[in-house]
Amino acid sequence: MSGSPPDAGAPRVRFAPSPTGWLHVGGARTAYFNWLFARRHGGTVVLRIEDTDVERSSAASEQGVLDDLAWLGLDFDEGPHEGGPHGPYRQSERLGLYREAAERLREEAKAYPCFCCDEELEERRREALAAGRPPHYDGRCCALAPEERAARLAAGEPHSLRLKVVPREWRLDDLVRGPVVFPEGVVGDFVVLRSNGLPTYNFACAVDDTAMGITHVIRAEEHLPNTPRQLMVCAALGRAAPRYAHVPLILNRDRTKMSKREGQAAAAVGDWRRAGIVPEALLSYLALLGFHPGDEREVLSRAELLECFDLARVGRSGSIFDAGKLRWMNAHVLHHAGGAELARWAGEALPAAARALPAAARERLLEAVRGNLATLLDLPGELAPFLDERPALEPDAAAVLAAGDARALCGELAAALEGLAEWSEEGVKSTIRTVGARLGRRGRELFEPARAALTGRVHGPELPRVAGLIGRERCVRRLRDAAAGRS
RNA sequence: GGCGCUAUCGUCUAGGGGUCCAGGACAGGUGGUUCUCAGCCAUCAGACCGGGGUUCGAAUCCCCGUAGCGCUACCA
Repeated sequence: MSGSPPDAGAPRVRFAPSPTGWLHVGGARTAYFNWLFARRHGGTVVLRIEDTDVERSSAASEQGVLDDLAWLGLDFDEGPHEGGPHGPYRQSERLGLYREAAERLREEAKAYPCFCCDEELEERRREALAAGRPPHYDGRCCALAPEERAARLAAGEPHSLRLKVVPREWRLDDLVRGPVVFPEGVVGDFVVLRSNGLPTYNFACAVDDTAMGITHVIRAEEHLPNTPRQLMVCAALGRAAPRYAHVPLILNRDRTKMSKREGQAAAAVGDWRRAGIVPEALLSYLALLGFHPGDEREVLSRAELLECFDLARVGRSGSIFDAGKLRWMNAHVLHHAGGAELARWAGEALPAAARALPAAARERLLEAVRGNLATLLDLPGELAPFLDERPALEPDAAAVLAAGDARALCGELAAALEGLAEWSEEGVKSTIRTVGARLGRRGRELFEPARAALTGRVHGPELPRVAGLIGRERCVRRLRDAAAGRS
């Protein structure tokens, strides 16, 4: 089948966020693709925290990222909190491993200490650029005489460690983009261990991916140009490189990379969470931004995605994040959700009075109003007519009640409803009709005042249903209040 | 500058040589919806970056441009 992993055996994938901010929607999609791929093929999902940038990393940020992932419902088999046989899962706790690997490269003369300082490097870079040469490291510390190198090392001179790049072309068979070739000579000797002893991204990443037995690296396209460096590290270490799948970027409206540093609006998963978007909708939107199921379904649940996700059906071009479509999808998901699900998503945002209801009643109520929800934020307002003793009268509704003999109609309705033999949606409906017929009103001029009196609003679920939910006693009281001009 | 990636309606996309005067969805227009709507239904408008090839035939394959983006750090 086309969805099977290209290699035999259960895949091991990883999601490797750096805890330097909040979880980005692009990161969420990457995490989801990894998760879908592994779960679909009976594989393992590893969470690895890439916190080698001590300046920008923070525990609070890590927690924030973890919270967002949990909110999305993406779980991991191995990670800092899950544990596992390849730990630790924070790069800051794996420093010994990197030093060990670096030391071996140095012993095998595949890497060498570099004593050049930032200023010199920067100056030479500029010169090279100005002269039209590639701004690569010129390799001067590689050419140092063994005695000089030993002496400077012995003197404790600060230095980084650079990988000696083997002159050859590097190619990879990317799972979403196909074969990609990097010609010889486009990367210079690069730093693997910084002078502060911490590994660089490309080094730590390659060391960890191989040490953790990762079989498939699914990540954003921005990492594609880094891949040859990681391939070089794997080769120098004598370890087999994983397979790679570079998924396209999520873009701003101006087609630049949706960045968390530019402070672009709503690039954070948390922003959408706070905006009342449900995880199921965000995940579906994100997955379909780049992945196509092969048929014309436009919203896919996690279960449906699990059945059809295939890296071969991930597109190759970047896509603009369309908040409008996300909102549409959110509304769609909300309109089709069950009451229990809605209650779970709403959580603390659900009004206390609704939470206090018996589960069955709460679910019936939520299912009655779901058609009017665009986001979870609409919940309190939509629920108010059913939960509050005297729901506030909105201006539109007040105008309806003030017009013509709307109040008289309310009085008639109150009397008729009070005497209704059996309180049911059907009974309410026919009673309203009967009263309407007697007064020569139907359609909107009949239902609108009733709705205004009953809910204080001019929109909402079908009126008989509303009445059923509100109950006879409150219906009659609200109609009487309206008739008497008390509401 | 170098290297890489990408290129179909405003946006997300389908399409992989003829079935495509290009299909679906969001947004937009219009109409409808034995009570309302942000709901639902119907309907309209809207695109193959350009130029060369290959071919009986190209949105689809090849080449060259162009444009956008990404990377080119002792950030990730």
